[in-house]
Amino acid sequence: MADKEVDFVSGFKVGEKLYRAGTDIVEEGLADHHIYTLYKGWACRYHMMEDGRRQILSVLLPGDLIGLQSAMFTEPEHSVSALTNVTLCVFERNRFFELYEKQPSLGFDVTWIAAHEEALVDDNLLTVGRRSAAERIAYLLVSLHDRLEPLGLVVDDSFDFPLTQYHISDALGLSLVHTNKTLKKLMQRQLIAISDRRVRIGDQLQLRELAKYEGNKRRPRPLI
Amino acid sequence: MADKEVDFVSGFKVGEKLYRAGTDIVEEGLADHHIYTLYKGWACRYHMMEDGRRQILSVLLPGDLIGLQSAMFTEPEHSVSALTNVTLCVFERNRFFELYEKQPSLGFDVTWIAAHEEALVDDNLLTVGRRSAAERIAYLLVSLHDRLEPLGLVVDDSFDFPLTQYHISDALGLSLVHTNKTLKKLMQRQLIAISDRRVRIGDQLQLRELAKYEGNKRRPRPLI
DNA sequence: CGACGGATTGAGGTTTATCAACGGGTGTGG
DNA sequence: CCACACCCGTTGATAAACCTCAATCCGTCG
Repeated sequence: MADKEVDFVSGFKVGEKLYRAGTDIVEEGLADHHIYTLYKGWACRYHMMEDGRRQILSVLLPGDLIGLQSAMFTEPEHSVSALTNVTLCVFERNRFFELYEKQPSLGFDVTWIAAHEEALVDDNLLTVGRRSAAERIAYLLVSLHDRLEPLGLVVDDSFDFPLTQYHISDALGLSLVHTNKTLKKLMQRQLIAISDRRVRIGDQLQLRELAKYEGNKRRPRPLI
Repeated sequence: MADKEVDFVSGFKVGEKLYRAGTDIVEEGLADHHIYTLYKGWACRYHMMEDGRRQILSVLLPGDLIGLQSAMFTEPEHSVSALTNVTLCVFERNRFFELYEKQPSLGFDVTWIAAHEEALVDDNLLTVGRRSAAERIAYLLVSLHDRLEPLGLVVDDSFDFPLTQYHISDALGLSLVHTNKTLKKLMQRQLIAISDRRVRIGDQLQLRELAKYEGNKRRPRPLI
């Protein structure tokens, strides 16, 4: 990353912000004049229907951008919730437009990020639409594994896992009870072990095969 | 749109291209050096698993961009199939990067489009994850209605509808048989009528209510 | 005429959801 | 300190939604 770009991004940054686990960072329909970068912790984008049904759209990990949609539209169409205590880098939304003028290459990177986010949601849609319950869970864990690994957050096939079963079911379009029972079967088969907010993958190969995981598409990532 | 921008986009355009219904415009894994704009006709983005399961990720209508992901990544991670005969405007992918340098406002618009596309997929994910079969079908038709209307393609509550039941099931994560039976019930309830590759919505209010449709978020659209 | 894509239908089975209840841990107020 | 509420996980029973298999029908096209 060129110095000029680093300078620009730094000047762009307004500060940092903390949120506690369980609180909302972005609320659907509430205009927000900031854009965030998830510096530390986990979050998730979700949408809630009036009758209470909830769908988690994607899980956000360190390095991910929060609020791109709100930046482009007048108000966000989904909420973002902190899954753990979280620290964010805050940027001025209004100055976002400058970025395209003054640092076109960064503008390009932002588009790249948007396309990347969409690809993630595409994958989730495939999972929810066409995989069985066991496959969905396997897929979720494997894909998280592969996103966490380059961040150095996987040690010895295991990683922190702040999602409750309630979150898992809402991410995968399953009921809570069925999620629980399916999880249990996977644990009995020794494919995974979950305890204490931590996952250990017992058998990478089998789990990937079960998941029908295709994701070896490593994409070089622009830093912003 | 400023004249300069129009000029730029025009200079950028390489030509037009036709595809016949049923053919693939973009194939997953096959690098493509072009970006397209869907000028006329319908298409869909889809992903196919090795065992034949297919998920349609989104339906593309006139004005939509095709190949943004392939432009950002080295190869596309989904295919695009023409649902009708289709005419495309073709742009040079290599010159795509120029756009950010020379017309930053257009770069911004491209990001906007990417965010918009993602919002569409978000909606589909919610639908597939949390709506019942009947709700999914209702949602699909209502959302298509609202996307077609501003294009002037809705007349008297009815519009062309090139999707087969096979497509519907793959878009909604349902089996073909169940799709058929659910469709029939909706037709018997007079909520919709489908015949001859055309849909007529019999009762907008009831259909929207069934769909739990929330989408009155009209977004002003940049032209590119 | 036969082949094929698309729609349709019935039967039967599997997956997944819903309901209801319980257990363990944690925090909080009395 | 205890009682209570609450969150999270667990479990069994039952019901509903959805899937698969198998067949048929119709229209189009070669």
